[in-house]
Amino acid sequence: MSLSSPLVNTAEALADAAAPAFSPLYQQIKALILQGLQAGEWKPGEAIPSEMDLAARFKVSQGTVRKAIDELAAENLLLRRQGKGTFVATHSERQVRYRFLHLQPDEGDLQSQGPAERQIVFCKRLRANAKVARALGLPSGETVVQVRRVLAFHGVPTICEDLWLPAGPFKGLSQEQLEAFNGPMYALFESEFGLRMVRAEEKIKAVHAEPDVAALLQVEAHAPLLSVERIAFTYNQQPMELRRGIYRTDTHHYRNELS
Amino acid sequence: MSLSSPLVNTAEALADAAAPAFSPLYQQIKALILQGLQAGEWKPGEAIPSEMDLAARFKVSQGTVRKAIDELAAENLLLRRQGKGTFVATHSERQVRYRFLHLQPDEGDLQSQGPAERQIVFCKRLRANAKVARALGLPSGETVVQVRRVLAFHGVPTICEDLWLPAGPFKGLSQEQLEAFNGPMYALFESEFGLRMVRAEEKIKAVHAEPDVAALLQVEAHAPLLSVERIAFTYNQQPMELRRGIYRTDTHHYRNELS
DNA sequence: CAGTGGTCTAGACCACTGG
DNA sequence: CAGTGGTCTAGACCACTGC
Repeated sequence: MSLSSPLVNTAEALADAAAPAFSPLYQQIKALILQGLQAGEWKPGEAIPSEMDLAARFKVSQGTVRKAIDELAAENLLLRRQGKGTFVATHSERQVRYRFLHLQPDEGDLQSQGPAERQIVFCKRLRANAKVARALGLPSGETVVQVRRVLAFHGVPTICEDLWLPAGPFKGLSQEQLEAFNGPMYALFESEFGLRMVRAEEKIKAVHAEPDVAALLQVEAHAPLLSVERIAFTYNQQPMELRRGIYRTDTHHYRNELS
Repeated sequence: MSLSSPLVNTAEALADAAAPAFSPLYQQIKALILQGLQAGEWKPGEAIPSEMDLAARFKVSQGTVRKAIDELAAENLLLRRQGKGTFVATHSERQVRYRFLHLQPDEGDLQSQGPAERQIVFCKRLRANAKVARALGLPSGETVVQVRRVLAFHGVPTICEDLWLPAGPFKGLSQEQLEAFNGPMYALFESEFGLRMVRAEEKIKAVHAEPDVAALLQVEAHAPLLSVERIAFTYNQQPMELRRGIYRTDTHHYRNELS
């Protein structure tokens, strides 16, 4: 990464361009760091240069770098550790294992329970239908990977999920690989495909169990279930996964925090 | 508000006390501002003193006050407006009208549609059962107000909510008052009872419609519906409302943002 | 134009980590 | 002990608002 264009902030410089609005220096620094993250200059789990180093590199004060990093840390892209450094966030850490899974047992919490038992039902290539293509920003008919899996807690199947992934970036993804990997699926995406999910949107509905899913979750045919449709984004707001989860909520619930 | 105790930060001072850990100055300032908010020194919608004024009052630099206010603004307790001042957040603003309501039409969004049609089914006093008492942190059997209301969009009843409120803080709340008030219910709580909801936790499940609710929402007896159970907190993490909403999700969905 | 919040700097010192 | 992030200060200047 290099300074392709000088960092400017003066009224004269801004007046030259059309209407680039006012952009604080620290936002420009933030964008530069973001570029480094996208380009893979620093990999998930690794440390980025110290604030002093970055300040020297970008020719700004440490405080300006600090403010840029502050925002990236608030967005969970970076992780600050006092006395050690600033690290690229990753889904591999035990601590954030269930950051994207909001299902909780009605009593207790997921962390204290053992890890979920996972079973891959299938993993296959197919052509994206209109809905999947639109969600992933692909041309209709493009090849996608569809994965179906079931998660169980204490032997009780609780979640049935379908994932649709663009076949290009996920070249080589196989059922064996999914079954062999020990850890969060998003951690596998990071280590095997260099794809880090940074944000997601979920749409939740109450639905009736469809026959095949009802069988997998061992519930009666018309049981009420939670449908959780997720679009996950990688850097640059690029959609990289469509996921539809069906959750049993007789012993669990979807938690959410409002503020 | 006054400085009842001096702001300290030195190693010697900390060593004196038992084990108060290290508390940055700006956290102490934040706590002091929070006290002012709780005490009602500045009311929702009003401006708090300028950063310079607060810095002078607390005998710290403007930057320290700034960092304290930054965090309070990030928590949606304060609202900064450049060139104007810093204001106590309120639920009355058009902009945050649906901050706590995550239901969205599958096409379009709530903001662009007109306001919901509201109907109060009842508003009555009764004794809290164990569950309500626990949620509100009250002794079992304490008097609470229960409100039931139905929200409709374009004439279609979509939400049926039950609210349980501690009768003490909500002394005088009546069905007429609820029906007369034009605006978000939390705005009424602010203006009439001086109670501001700052945070909430929701637990979501898929359920079957119960007969009475099914009738209100005009759905068949066993339709799958979303159950949204909310505990809302005022300052100081004090629970002040238990709410159970039943949402139709045939044309709407519950949205959530993960990061 | 004065007053507000927002940005940027430079420097000092503190708390935490690991060799 | 050196190196990291975290806090605090003082001062300059910028952008926005409203009179």
